[in-house]
Amino acid sequence: MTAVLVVDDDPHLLRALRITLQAHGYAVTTAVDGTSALLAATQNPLSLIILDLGLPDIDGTSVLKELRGFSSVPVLVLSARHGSEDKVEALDAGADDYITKPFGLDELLARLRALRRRSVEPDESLVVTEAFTIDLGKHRVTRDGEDIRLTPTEWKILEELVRNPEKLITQQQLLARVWGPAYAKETNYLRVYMAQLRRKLEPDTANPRHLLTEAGIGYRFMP
Amino acid sequence: MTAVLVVDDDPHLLRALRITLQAHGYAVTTAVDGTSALLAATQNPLSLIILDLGLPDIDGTSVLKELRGFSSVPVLVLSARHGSEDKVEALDAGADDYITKPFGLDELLARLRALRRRSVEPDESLVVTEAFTIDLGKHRVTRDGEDIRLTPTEWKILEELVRNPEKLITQQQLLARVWGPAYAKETNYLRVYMAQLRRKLEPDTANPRHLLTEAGIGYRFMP
DNA sequence: GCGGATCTTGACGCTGTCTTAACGGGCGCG
DNA sequence: CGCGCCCGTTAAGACAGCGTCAAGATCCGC
Repeated sequence: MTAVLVVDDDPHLLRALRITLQAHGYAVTTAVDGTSALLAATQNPLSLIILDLGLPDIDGTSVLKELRGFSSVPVLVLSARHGSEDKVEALDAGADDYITKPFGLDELLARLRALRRRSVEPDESLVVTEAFTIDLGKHRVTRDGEDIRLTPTEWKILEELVRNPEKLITQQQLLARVWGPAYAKETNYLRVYMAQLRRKLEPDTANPRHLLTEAGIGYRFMP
Repeated sequence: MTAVLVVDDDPHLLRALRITLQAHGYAVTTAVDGTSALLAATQNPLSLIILDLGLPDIDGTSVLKELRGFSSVPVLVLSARHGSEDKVEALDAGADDYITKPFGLDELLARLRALRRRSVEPDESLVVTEAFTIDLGKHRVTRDGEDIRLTPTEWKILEELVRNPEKLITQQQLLARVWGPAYAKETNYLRVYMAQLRRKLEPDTANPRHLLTEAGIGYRFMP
């Protein structure tokens, strides 16, 4: 079964969504403001959240950001605003989809199915190399069953690279994602941390086989 | 979380029950007749069912009998009839409790708690380590057969960690789930409580083997 | 209303992490 | 051949985060 939380302050819309969703096999919980929505998200194991941006207490985007602090549930945002800045802001805050009112129920259901399909729990996302094993779900790196301890920053860099295997990640992308967009010039950080990562992960630091440098551009992870 | 299905054809009562139950932490699904009730019971993994006997389509007792053909979910029956034959018939058909209208919400909630306590969840397993044993179902921790007393907050934290063995739980996840989403900044709490848990559970507090810290990120339980 | 348990809050020292700067080597190019 | 660019490496000081403790506030049962 799919458990979905619907957050909206309009009781009519809430009721309509409840009935429609239940008829399609969803288990529905509801909330009418941001505070109770966050509370419900902590108490219930959810599969999906439908979030209206116009809430009486907290701004919807803020709700989204706070939610992302402790949960990675797929979120579909409802909004009356068509502007592209609004969409960008919501999606950057962690939304997975965005739909504007008024909308057709058929479209909503289709989008929910798509979200559900897309969110295959990355629980068994094990990345194995001959030198070490990375468990993205459990947040662990091991070699021969032994834990390899990584600092938070080391982990974030490794995660960025490993989630895009074989793909070249530019230095600016890495810096922006790990330290924030304001640090795009601090390529020094990358040199320091890539060296630390190689020392911990690569058997032969001088000849890295998995954490590769693309001179002048960025870095690349090879499984 | 406890998922409860409420079956009643009176929309007012349905609404009142939904609000009350949700306020007490239940996830509520509803149905207005016997057919959809049985459908909902097949599609949702339920912990409890509240069933009104006076339904528009099928007789409530028949719904109960059919339900018992494929499910052993605890059922609390609502009825307007006080006669003891009615009670006997419903209980014989598989009901676990019987309450007559009108009823107090306090009583209903108390009966639900009792039902919930009585129904043994099969997936509530025992987690055993060399130092202590955790019984998630019975809500108990023991060492060498001796009870270890935990405060409510200590238990909630331990439960969150133990239900995700080996997995890293971020401080924000823990704070949100134990204290509520508004407490995401109070990492102090975690420091205090992790220390208390270790003092009670870990033989060597200085070298914890099961309750591990991931500095700057969160905590992890190792069996 | 009282007493004990539980929760909140603030302060402290310590450890590990991050930031920063400097140096050396490989490589391409003029 | 020498120069500049970029990378890897190292080390040291600044800083943040953790464990610990204890005292005050609050809750709860009797």
